[in-house]
Amino acid sequence: MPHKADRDQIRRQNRSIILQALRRDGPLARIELGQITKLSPATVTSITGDLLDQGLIEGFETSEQKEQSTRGRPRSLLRLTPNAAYVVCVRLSVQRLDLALVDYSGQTVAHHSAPLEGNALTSDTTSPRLVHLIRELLTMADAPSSRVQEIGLIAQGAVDVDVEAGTIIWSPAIDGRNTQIVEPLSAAFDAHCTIVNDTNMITEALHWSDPEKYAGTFVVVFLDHGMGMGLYLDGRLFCGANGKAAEIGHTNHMPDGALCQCGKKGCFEAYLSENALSRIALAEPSCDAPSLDAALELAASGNGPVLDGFSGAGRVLGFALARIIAMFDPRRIVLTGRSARALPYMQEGMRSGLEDGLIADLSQNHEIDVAPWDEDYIIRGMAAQAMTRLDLCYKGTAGR
Amino acid sequence: MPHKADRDQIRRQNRSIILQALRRDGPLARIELGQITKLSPATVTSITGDLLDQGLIEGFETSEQKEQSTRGRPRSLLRLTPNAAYVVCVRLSVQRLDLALVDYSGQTVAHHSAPLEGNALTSDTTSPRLVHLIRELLTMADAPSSRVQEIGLIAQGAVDVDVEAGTIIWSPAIDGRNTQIVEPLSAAFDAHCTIVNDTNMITEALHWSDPEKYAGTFVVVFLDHGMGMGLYLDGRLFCGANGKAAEIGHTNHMPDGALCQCGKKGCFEAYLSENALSRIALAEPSCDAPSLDAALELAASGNGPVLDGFSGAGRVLGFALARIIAMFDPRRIVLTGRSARALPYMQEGMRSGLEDGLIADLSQNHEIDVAPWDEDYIIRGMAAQAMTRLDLCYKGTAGR
DNA sequence: GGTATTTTTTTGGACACCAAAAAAATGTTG
DNA sequence: CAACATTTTTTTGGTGTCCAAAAAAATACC
Repeated sequence: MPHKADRDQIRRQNRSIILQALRRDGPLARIELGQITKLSPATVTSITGDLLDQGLIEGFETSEQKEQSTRGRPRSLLRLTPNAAYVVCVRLSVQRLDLALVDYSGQTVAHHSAPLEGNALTSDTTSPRLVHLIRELLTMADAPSSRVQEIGLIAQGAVDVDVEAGTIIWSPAIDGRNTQIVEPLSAAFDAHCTIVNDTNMITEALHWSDPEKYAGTFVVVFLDHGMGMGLYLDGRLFCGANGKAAEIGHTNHMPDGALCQCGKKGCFEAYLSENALSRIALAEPSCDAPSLDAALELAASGNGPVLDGFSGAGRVLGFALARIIAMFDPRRIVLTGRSARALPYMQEGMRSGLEDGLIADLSQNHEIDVAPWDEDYIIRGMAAQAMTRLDLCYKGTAGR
Repeated sequence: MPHKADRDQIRRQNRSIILQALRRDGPLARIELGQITKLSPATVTSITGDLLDQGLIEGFETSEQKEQSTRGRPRSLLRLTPNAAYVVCVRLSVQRLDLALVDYSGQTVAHHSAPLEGNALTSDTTSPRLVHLIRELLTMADAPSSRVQEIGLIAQGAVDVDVEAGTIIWSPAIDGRNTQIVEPLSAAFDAHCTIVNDTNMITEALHWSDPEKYAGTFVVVFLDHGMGMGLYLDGRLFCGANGKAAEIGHTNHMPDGALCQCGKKGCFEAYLSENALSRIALAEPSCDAPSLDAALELAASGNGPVLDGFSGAGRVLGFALARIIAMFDPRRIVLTGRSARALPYMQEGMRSGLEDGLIADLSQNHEIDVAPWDEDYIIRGMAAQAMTRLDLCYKGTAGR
């Protein structure tokens, strides 16, 4: 049974809609906000008045504005106050540590990126090091640390995470186990801190980048070192009861099949990880250093055995997509990630796998397409998600 | 971006909550409604006043009530007016046609059940026949046909349905193709008519029967003639972009595996349908008429080859469950259906399949349990879903 | 019959929405 | 340059919803 509704909910939701419109479509006049949100001008004035009082938005003037002026009272543009709040994105991958500071208007105002040398981090030093780096970032951007509202930690690579406890159980980048991370960061900045999943952030970013196209129910399949999946179901990100949904790489494709790095047999990743795809190059006996690039070059040159290898991998991918379509019935499946380059050579195999793995009844009403891969997707998705969470923190009018 | 919120939404939602409380917990006094819904007494009086005016609820008196009376103003109970609206459930399976008429209070007030003899229905006669049977049902229950608000059609068996067009493309029970069904029924009774999925209704019924236990994210696996699945994700039924999500029976377990009735190779159903389980009995050479009962009897008597057969089927089921857990990360998986009787003999195989198919990281935080199977689940689920839809039809106070 | 107790209704206030009127700020024109 | 036209923003007034508190209603107890 849903919860009872009250007045505050209305205001909170309408307020959030206005903030989102401003974040998405830049500076806007009140009349435009009214048109976008369908709220009456009176209501827009009332809500933006509150937001101005709270310092979350501010007036904004451009020179362009005056040039193309028409008769009538000129519009007064509003925008999000950039320094009203900040979101920190931390990405910890196997050999790199990236940080980005995103302001309330959605701009990245500072970032830091450095290679991680072996054993640079241990269980004890990780969180102090992150606190230090975040403080440096804040200094660079001249942002007071009290304004940090959200910290998102993206742990990439073969990482074992305990979302509940907020710890990294194991990561190749950290020497040691059970690294406390959420609690120390949260305490240092008095901010909401979460460990998030990279594929989920890509999914969120796609939705944010084009809410028309990436709407309703769609699935993202991420081919990189490993194989990941992100689920956007009925208009929202789906994470499962314990935040561990959308595992596909280590689900079984073939009982007693090829040995996977995880120790089990027949996982999809055993056929579709970057390593697995690289090994296709070995089909050409003269190949001495297998890599995905080597394999792609051989395929481009028309090497038969290598093309057969990609076709076989494509067939496995086809079975994976068939499974996804049957389970989720998405409007769209998006393939992306660094290994998506190999897809052109996998098309035919993919089709055969889809044909053999998918019941005819379901083989239409969905599109499969490839999104160009951009590393920044992850940070953009994280920021968008965190900002949306902020927008819903409504503190009545009593706080004035 | 979510839609703007307005005042009517508040009333609609609170009204709906009160109606649901009354439907779930029988006759209730206003003060009890206030406690359940957390609405103030004043608001409860206001909303129930509207509902009384509209005839959707009515006062109710019992003799019990007076016996255990205490000091103070006595409670005056309210209940849903049984004849305020009706929902019709039609279930068309291979050899039977069942109809049930459910009143606004959730009681089944009339039903009809008859075997379907061969070729009894054709594309042209199906909908007139259904209209006729529904009218008979209404006469039996002395219900005016204008009060029929929702008609739900459950097409069971190997049926091919076009939900968009509201037609049954093909069904073993109907002689002919592309049977128009939603439009004629909808027109005949001026009611909302939908084709629904049986497994989805079981899922809805489980949630309705115990909203505490079956809440949030859970998955129902239905073992019957075939194999079905129902998904309740983040507190609501998930149907996919085209209403065809949750297919599991005809997803691939083993590339180039056992031949399935659908014509493809290696579907789960090829190993787990009632037919497939029945054939386990053939492991005992003396068996002449294979059936699930025969197989279960042989298993009960400790027949080794038959027990091995069930163990093998259990292993396949284990792989299916591993896949479900990885994809959806549910809090609970519920196994039910007529073939659930065979589960005791499949336990060990199931465990081995889960172990080999599920990455260790995910092998906790979920419960797998068996729900007793009751045919009525389907109708109860349908009625609950339809009633909830009705509760949200709020027609302001202007209609008075 | 008066008092205590419990439930229900009424009253009055706060607040969010909207439509319509008013005000503000500019361009256009005679 | 003042009056008018136009567009945006704010204010006003009204409706509807919620709630807290007071009042009313209906019963049991003494």
